[in-house]
Amino acid sequence: MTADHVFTALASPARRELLRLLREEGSQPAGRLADRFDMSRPSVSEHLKVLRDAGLVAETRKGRERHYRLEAAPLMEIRDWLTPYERFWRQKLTDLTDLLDDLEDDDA
Amino acid sequence: MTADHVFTALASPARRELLRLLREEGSQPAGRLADRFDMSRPSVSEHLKVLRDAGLVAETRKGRERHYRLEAAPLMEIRDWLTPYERFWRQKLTDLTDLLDDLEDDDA
DNA sequence: TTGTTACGTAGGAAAAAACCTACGTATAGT
DNA sequence: ACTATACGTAGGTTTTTTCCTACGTAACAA
Repeated sequence: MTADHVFTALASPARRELLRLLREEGSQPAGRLADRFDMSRPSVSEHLKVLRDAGLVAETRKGRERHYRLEAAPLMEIRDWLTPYERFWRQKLTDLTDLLDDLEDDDA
Repeated sequence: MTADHVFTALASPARRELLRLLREEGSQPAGRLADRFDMSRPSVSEHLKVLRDAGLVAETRKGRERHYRLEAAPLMEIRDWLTPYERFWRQKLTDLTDLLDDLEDDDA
């Protein structure tokens, strides 16, 4: 739910893979997701819990199945967090452009 | 250096705080950064190592000091990683807009 | 109702992360 | 040359994370 939870959730490759599967293949029951991993089903279930706590997935019960769907909204926080850093990598490009311009001026 | 390293580095609040300090206050020697933390200096040094391995900071030796500076470039990978998810939170907004449009049509 | 399927949770082992206090090394100042 | 400062690294402890197997529960199927 907090940005901290989201960063923590994204730190695991398995959890990022879960998000990718839900994004590319749509909502799925927990078991079908678990089949894709070289890992026990309960372990995948725990990863889903971490994602749930971060608000990145939500479940809908359909009979005995639990369908998980992607909830991308919390990722906006990550995006917002990145924003003030954009200036810095852009600056690098600007510096490079300026350098090239200077070289061009020398030629002229 | 890999995206995995970057995600891992960002998972720690202490390391995100280090990045923030470098961003807002500019390059600083390791000791001055460490002073800002309620943590031993060597522990901060280890966090800096994780950031270094992720390519998020770089050091320049100045006498006996080591000045750390922010290297924002690897954050672009995070940004790129987020891109395919944008569609999903935008969809939510679109759904809401459509719903409102429908209500409007009913009125008309 | 009895068995089967789809799950989450408990409890615990193993691995990784986070922290500490020494300690070593290089530079700067006297 | 001697002392102080600014760091990183070693080695070890504690905490957290990650994974497992075993078990409990609810829903469906016969």
